[in-house]
Amino acid sequence: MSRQKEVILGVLRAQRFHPTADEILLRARQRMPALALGTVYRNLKALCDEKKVRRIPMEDAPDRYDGFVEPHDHLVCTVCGKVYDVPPLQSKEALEAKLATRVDGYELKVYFTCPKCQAKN
Amino acid sequence: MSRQKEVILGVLRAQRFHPTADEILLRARQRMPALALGTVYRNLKALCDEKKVRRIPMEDAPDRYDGFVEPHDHLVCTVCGKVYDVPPLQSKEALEAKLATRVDGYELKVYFTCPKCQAKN
DNA sequence: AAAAAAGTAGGAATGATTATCACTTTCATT
DNA sequence: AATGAAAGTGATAATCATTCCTACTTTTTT
Repeated sequence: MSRQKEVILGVLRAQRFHPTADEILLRARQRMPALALGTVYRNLKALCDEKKVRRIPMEDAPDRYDGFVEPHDHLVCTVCGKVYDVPPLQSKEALEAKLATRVDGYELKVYFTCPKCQAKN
Repeated sequence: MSRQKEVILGVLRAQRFHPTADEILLRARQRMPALALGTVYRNLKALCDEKKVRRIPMEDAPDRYDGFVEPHDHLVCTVCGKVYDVPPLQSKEALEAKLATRVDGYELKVYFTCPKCQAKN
């Protein structure tokens, strides 16, 4: 594992958040100023392949990345875009039973308006 | 509703499938050769706002559009990308109960390998 | 029919992501 | 320690779905 990859993984594991590739670059550059955005993307993809990081594909915004890979789903604020973790809301087994097929996985995003954004109205 | 918009909606309602904007353009041009891709996107967005069409955001491919808007979820083949309809696997109410919050909606995609792609191995 | 509003075609622009490539770094082997 | 292969990097260019822009056309209103 290269130093760059370590730093990127370090950023993602430093706290429970869901940054974009750009935000990861910003933070990583505090420890490694020459780091390039392409390297961030390349290593994020590798880390996802190794199951050390999880990508959260966003519908109308840059994708987010998650350094915590135990099973959980995401609650997304439709106003500010912030992503919250929630316990798994589905199981592969339940889906396989309902659908009567083998299932490879699922992506569930629940949309809501977060308390902060609700308060602003 | 402009003639273009009608044609685009007609394409989506002609059969149960999940075409991309490009595929919609191709089909719509059989009836309206001068139709422009920008017009397709513009009207798809409008139709989605009017809840006459549903967008299916794809993670690593162009988005799909669905002319059938009664509640249902999607089963996506990880190999060929084909999208199948399935009955709703979640309900807003169940999610609200589990999460103890108001919920605006959800996006659930279940990934599998479709029979055709399985057969190819 | 004129004026205003809405919609369109076509092409340029945008922006996230990926590819490319010359240049390091790593590291096992002599 | 030198070497050579393999892997990784930084910088930049390319890609490609989608959106934006503008002059033009169609529709609606008065």
